[in-house]
Amino acid sequence: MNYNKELAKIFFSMANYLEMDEASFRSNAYRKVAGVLEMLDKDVKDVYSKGGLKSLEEIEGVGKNIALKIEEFLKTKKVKDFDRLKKKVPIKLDEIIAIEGMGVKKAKVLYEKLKIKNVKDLEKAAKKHKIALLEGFGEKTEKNILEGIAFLKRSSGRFLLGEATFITKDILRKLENLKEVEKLNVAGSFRRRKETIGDIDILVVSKKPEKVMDFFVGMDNVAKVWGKGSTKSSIRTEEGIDVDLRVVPAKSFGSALQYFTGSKEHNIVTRRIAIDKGLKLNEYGVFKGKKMIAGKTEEDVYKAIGLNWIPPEMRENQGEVVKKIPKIVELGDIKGDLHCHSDWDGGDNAISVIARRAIEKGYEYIGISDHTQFLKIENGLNEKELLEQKKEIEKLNKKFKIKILWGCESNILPDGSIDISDDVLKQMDYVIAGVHSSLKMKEKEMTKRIITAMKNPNVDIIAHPTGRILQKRDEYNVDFDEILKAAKENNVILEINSSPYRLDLKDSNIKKAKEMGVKMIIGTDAHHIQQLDLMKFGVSQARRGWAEKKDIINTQPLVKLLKYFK
DNA sequence: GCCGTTTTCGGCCCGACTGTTTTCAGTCG
Repeated sequence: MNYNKELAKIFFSMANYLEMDEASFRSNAYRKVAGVLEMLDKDVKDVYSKGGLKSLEEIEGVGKNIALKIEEFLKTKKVKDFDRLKKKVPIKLDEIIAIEGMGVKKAKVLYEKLKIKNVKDLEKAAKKHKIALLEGFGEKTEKNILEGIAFLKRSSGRFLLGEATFITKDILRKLENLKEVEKLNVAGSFRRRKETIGDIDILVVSKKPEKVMDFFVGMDNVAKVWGKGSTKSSIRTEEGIDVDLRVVPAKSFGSALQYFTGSKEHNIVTRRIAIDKGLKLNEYGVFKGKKMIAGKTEEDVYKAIGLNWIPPEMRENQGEVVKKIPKIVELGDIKGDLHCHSDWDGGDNAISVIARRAIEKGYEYIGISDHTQFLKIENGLNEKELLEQKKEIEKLNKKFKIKILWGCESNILPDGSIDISDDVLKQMDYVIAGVHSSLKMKEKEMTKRIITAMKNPNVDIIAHPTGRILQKRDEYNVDFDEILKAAKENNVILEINSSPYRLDLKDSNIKKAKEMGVKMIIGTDAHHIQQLDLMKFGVSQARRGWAEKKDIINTQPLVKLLKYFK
């Protein structure tokens, strides 16, 4: 069990129940500690077993009381106070407040007046027009509830960053071409490059806001207009994603961008820093009394409160405002891609085509890493075919001015062995190994399986190390700390897979790997030359994990790169 | 319920919008 996650869920929920009775500061304390636990890079179970209650209290936001509740949960898998709260108001609160516009106060009233316990009850009552009759509610609220439920049914409510990218780029391009738009930037979780995003926030500066808004709500892919004003308009696109457009004053563009980029937690901390310095920070600027002292650019805003500008990917209140922040890796640092599939294993393009595209991208090297024989469904290559491929690559290397490396994406079999003989593996420039079968193993076995593969002297890189597929498949059951240790001991590189469906390693694991001194590589897993462009997703993921150029080996020139391979 | 080079008590981020009211509570970001 992931105790951090389970406890975070319980404390979030407790915060919501407590908020019903206006115990807001207490509620906020629970909410805060839930957020801390969710992001914590240590296991509370380990913290407790090493230092007991005292150590738990060293965790931010954990005091005597909450430490006791953590202890209780570790021992009994229960938190009695939570059960008591649920018993008092026996409703599916989390489910109800997931609906846009519904909060705990409304949920409480609906339970007390109409005995509404879950979304099903809520939908029924709304359809019978029982809700509009209640004091404090009305026709509009009832309609919004039904629409909110319909939306939740249609989607999980969040979109993958990769899915949202095309739509966002399209809208930005359209707005950019509008002569009334002076300045323009995307904000929100999209700008922070979170793996999933809730909606898209766009800020513009314009002297003619009405014209911009008219254009915005009239775009050809608008399915629904939520609202249109002179400072803010909201639409839903045909793809089902909500987009907010805000017009802000030029002198406040930087502070608005800072504010709407978030994250919420980052903003809370930056605002507190402002207060400590006798200043006030909001979306309009930084103020000393009534006097505005910054706001035009983000750099000015951060400087005014005594901070250096912070890359958006790092704005998650993970220490970025208190620690000295490193210079994180950039897309321009990348010198090559070593996770590419050619038409040898059923990919779309010949090696020569891939090489040409890599040259266009300005790469110094490109690695071909086709699947190997165990993966029949992907046309995996056997030893004989790999050796033929070697000859082909040698030929092409004489023709092309880019270095083509000969690798493979081999399979880690359930016992940890590789599906290609060591004799062939050791001839290759590099070897990627990944788990592609028997995904449901127990944690101990899966961890042992991967570590066994890492100990193979021919294995250089572990592909998509935790195996997750976003919104579809959880990570394998694996002890990631053990994987890190083994990676360090055996000089094995962990991949950051750039596929927007994977983004594996995730940000927090990248941060851990970096702290352990484990090297990483960013690969696209491209099956088509267009997918070589996915590199930017892997890079932003690496940035969210604070990775520097030196942590990512495919930022290194060829000679240095080869030294990392065993 | 947590936290503390001003505090072990008295604070806890802040503004806008929505839908409901007729001055505001609830929700959101």
